[in-house]
This record gives sequence, structure tokens and C-alpha cells, in this order.
Amino acid sequence: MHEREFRAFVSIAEIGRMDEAAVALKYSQSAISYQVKCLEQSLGTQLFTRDSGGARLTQEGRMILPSARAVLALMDTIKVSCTP
Amino acid sequence: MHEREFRAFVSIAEIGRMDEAAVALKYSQSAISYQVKCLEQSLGTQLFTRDSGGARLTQEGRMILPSARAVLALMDTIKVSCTP
DNA sequence: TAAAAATACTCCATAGGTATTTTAT
DNA sequence: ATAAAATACCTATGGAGTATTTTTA
Repeated sequence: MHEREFRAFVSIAEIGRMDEAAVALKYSQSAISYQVKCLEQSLGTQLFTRDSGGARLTQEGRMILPSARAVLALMDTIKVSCTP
Repeated sequence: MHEREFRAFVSIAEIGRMDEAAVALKYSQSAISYQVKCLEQSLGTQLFTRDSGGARLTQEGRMILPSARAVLALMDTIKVSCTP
């Protein structure tokens, strides 16, 4: 579980499409696809359904979205705590 | 920022020595040293002072310890949420 | 000088990009 | 046929181990 996997997950969840999330995060589309795939594999769960309309959260994806956001928020506070 | 970096950080903070934390996490001593070094580098801050007595939290290390624990707790809940 | 941590070195895995293919509309 | 995601392929970086060196009490 990596920070960038959560960033990808939350960004896709918010935007609804991987390619736009990729632009927002300044990665290639394939990198974002790979990150979310890794997260899904490490959780053993599908987080999105994919089709030509984009990427939609599954039930599990919806469930963990708040926690994922909370993880990122905590990481941000950690960074701020360490910024002199 | 990786899960394993936080696991290493918290374990060292609790145990007070890297080599024992390494045993607890089933990594080598050098791997744990490397993980915490990576975390320190990504934060731009020293989290421990090191000497032959072990590893002691710095002021910054003490500051972020609760957040690091919270991140790990969230990751655990995420895993549980995705376990059928 | 003994303990604990850091570093060097090597090997394999991971993560990124571009280009291409697949899938569903 | 088009738009979006997945995959293949290649390269660079990261992460693990063992062995060794450095540090400091």
C-alpha cells in the first residue's frame, strides 16, 4: 500500500475516468491503470468497474474511499509536521 | 510513503532498536535501516537519533508517531473492509 | 572493544513510459 | 468507428539479502 496508489484511487473515484486522473496526477494513463491494479491486487478486491464510459466505484471501492482519503489527509499532516 | 516504511518506523519507535524491530517484522537489519532512511528522506527530517544504545525518536519522530499509527490502523481497516 | 546502525555490493522485483491491443458503446 | 482501459515491451529505480565497515558509549 503506497501513497501513490491511494492518490490514483481517490483521483479516479473523483474524476470517473483513468485517463483524466492520469493527467491530473501527471502520470501516464498506463501508470494509473497499473497503480490501481496493484492496489486491487493487494486488497484482493475490484475497486472499479471499467468500461468505455470510464471507471466506476464498486461497492468495496465506495466502502474504502473515506478511509483512503483519511490516509492521504494523515500523510499530508505528517508532511506538514516535518516541514520546518 | 509506503506501508512498510510506517511499519518499520512504528516498530523501531516501540522497540527502541532497529535490529530487534527487524526480527519482529521478519526483515534484515539493513532492510529496516533502509526503510526508515527512505521515510526520513521523503520527509526531509531525521526521525531517530542512532547510537549503540539503539534508536531514539527525535522531536519530529515523536510528533508524527500518532499519525503513523493512525495510517496503519486505517490500512488495517481497509484490508478488513475488503476481506469477504 | 562490543553493541548497534550504516554502507557496499549484488540480484530480482517494481514502476515508469510509449506503443499497441482489447473492449464496449 | 470511437473512446477508454488493459497489455506488451523496454528501461530505470527500488528493495531485499549477506558481508563488511563505521560509530559511539
